Amino acid sequence: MPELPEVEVVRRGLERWVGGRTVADVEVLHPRAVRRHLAGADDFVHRLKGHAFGAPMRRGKYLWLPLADSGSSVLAHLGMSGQLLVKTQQAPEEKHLRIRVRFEDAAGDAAPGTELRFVDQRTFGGLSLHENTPDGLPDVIAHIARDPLDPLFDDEAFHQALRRSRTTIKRALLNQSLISGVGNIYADEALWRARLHYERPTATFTRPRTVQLLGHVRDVMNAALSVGGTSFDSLYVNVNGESGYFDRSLDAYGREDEPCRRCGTPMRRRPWMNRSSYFCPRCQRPPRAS
DNA sequence: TGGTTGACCTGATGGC
DNA sequence: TGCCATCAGGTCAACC
Repeated sequence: MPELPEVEVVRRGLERWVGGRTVADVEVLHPRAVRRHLAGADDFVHRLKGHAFGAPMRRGKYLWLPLADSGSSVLAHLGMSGQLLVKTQQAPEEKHLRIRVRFEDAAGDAAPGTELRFVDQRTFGGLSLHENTPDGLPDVIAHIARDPLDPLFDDEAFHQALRRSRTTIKRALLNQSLISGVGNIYADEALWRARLHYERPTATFTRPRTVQLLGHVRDVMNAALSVGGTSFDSLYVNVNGESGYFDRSLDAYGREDEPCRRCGTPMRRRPWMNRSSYFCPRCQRPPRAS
């Protein structure tokens, strides 16, 4: 599932193949793939035509392409199964192709004759168009916190937010207004590395504990990024349709009944918030009931 | 106001 | 072989 490392891999691909190119035409094949656009898909198409894409940007799991000379951006969220692919115009259509963007070819294009495709099996993701804030951020994601790989992420502010909250640590890690980019997979991986149970109350966190956890979050994300992200199936791929390899390095997620790589105890899976949490019952002791 | 829950969505899988 | 239930999970509106 696309979390921060996977989205960053896609952003880098877009930077290489799409940045600087001018939109010739847009085809919306599934109206739901255009999000939050009250004027409809036709208006979305009209507003993109003739504009050049600037350098792609990312915050957490969101990425956006600024539209030159417009003060607005095309915002993309991949949801659970979204893909942004750069394909030749002759390439066969994907079964779940939702939006196609064609470009005006120009001298210097890295990949003339190619187009950008948004493919999404479950249609949890989509593209949308928004005005930029003075910081250059699409206005609808102004509430999204910086992600832990952002040099301006404030560790101390995050620690204070944990101390103030009456919640548990995995909920906090998935709260995109506290820290962005972390999803179910990397939350479980970071908590396993930090030997923390997912139900531990955030109000009990000491500053060293928070710093240690953030270090593990960053380590696991950087490790995933270095091998192209995590792919369990064909649902996550980079812009060239290639899978990442980090699933082979996962220590917690998806390892129910397999031995913990630290102590050998069988890993457990517990239903949690309509999803699953994977943990080692020995290394990650549940908090004492208060 | 902050925390929690369920709907959205479709393909894969397993049980009968 | 076909039908049905279940599962996967990020976001956000609605609810408490």
